[in-house]
Amino acid sequence: MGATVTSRALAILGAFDGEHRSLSLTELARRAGLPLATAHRLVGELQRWGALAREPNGDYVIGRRIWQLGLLAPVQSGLRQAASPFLHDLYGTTLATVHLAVRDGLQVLYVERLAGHVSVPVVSRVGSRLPMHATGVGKVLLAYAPEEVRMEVLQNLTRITAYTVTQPARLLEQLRRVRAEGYSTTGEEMSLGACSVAVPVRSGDTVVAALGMVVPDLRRQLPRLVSALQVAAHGIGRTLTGDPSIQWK
Amino acid sequence: MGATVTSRALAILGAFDGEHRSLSLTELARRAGLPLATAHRLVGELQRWGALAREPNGDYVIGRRIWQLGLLAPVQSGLRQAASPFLHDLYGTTLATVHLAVRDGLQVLYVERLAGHVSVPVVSRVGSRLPMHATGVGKVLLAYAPEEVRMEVLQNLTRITAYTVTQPARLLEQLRRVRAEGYSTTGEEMSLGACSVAVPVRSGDTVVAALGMVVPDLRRQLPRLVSALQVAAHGIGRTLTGDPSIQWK
DNA sequence: TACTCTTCTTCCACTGAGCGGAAGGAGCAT
DNA sequence: ATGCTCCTTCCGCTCAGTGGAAGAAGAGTA
Repeated sequence: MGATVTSRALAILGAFDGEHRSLSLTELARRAGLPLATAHRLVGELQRWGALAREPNGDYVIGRRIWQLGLLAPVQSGLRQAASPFLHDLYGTTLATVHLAVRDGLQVLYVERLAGHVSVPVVSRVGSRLPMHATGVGKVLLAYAPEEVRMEVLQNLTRITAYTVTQPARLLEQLRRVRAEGYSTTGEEMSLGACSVAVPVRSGDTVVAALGMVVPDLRRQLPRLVSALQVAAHGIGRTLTGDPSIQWK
Repeated sequence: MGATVTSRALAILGAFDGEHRSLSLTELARRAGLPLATAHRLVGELQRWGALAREPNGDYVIGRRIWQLGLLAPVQSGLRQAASPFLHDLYGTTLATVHLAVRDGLQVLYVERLAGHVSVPVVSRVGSRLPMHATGVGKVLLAYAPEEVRMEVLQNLTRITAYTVTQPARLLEQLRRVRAEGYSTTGEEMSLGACSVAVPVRSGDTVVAALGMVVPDLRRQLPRLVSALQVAAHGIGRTLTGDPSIQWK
């Protein structure tokens, strides 16, 4: 066990996630896999610095300092800001839930989201991750990902709904079409009752993000949605070009 | 020098700020006050975990993982979300730059901001900190802060513009009036050409945040602005009550 | 009030993880 | 070639971090 001090401190931070926004010391220690006394000391240091804070009841939560740091991340400052006005336009003209996502390792990371009022079950949240093979934005990012990433994702196509694509050959064929046609679609592959379209966002000639939307049904309006998405994606891309702070991987 | 390993890792993260979003290893080491070799090793660990990332040119930036963690902070999840619709309303009716801020130690921390089109010099940014004695939201937060905080702030009233209040007695008198009248004002105390009004946001009977706006001139419309602010602040407070994730210090 | 169970905090002697000076690249300008 | 700056790796010494254990502080329960 190569347990460096830093990795332990990070393990503590890593114990927090969307379902665990506040944790008692004991839970924290257990989730981080650390002895109680060790966790106690590290947590104290993290708190003193402002990385963690305590709620009135004594539980620990992520502190303001981490929040401030997060605002400095390129994901936040570059991509999001460039995209924000286009997402609003897109939402204005289509009234659908709009998503901006990047690839992070083998998953899709949602960077921005505008939620629509239409009652479509949407699972994503800003800052959350989902598998690549079952989402519109995921398929786009996968289509343009390095070969090795694509191969690794294909190894493990977990079924989520009855419509999730789990056969590597079929997914590969779909990805080929994404590259050929410039957009991807899904039909209830992540959650029943939700379909999606997505297009790549390019900075120069690299795909840096994917822009997508979720709607109850695609059939009727697909061409309209695709072109609206492409206009927005192109706009974002133009804003980004020249801003070197958006990196791919 | 009590240099724990964790504090060194945190010093590295702390080297980033609004003016230094990307740093070379050498700069990072210097700003964190660490020997190069030490910084190198720590930075490597932080990067492996996702707390830092490298730009194409090799410089380090805050990583996605920190950004994700930041989204879990109570500042972000509770207060901001509760306030968001009210801030938009407020902006819609007044067209002024609107601010939501909390106290963090002896400073004001800006949690949310809607920038107006009016040409008023505004120094705040989301995630940035400013001194309490020279801003509208700061005076509100100071007025309702624990006695000891108030005393410590009074020790050190740095002059920023010619209009900054630097006499403890005068500021104390102003704070008394804030508590009596329920709002604070500033006139070019932080930057010339900018005035501000602010009101407290209460959850139950504790003041958890301050809501303010910046305008070129206050005279004419003060009562209208104050009442708009109070309506919004009240709305935010009502949304917050029952959400225990907003703590006061 | 006394007992029990859980969670948090403090202590301290042992030891191996982290330290950092120094040497070795890598890149670039002159 | 030479000098410069910045990045990466190495390795033996040592002191910071470790974690078991004991004590404190609550919160039920009887």
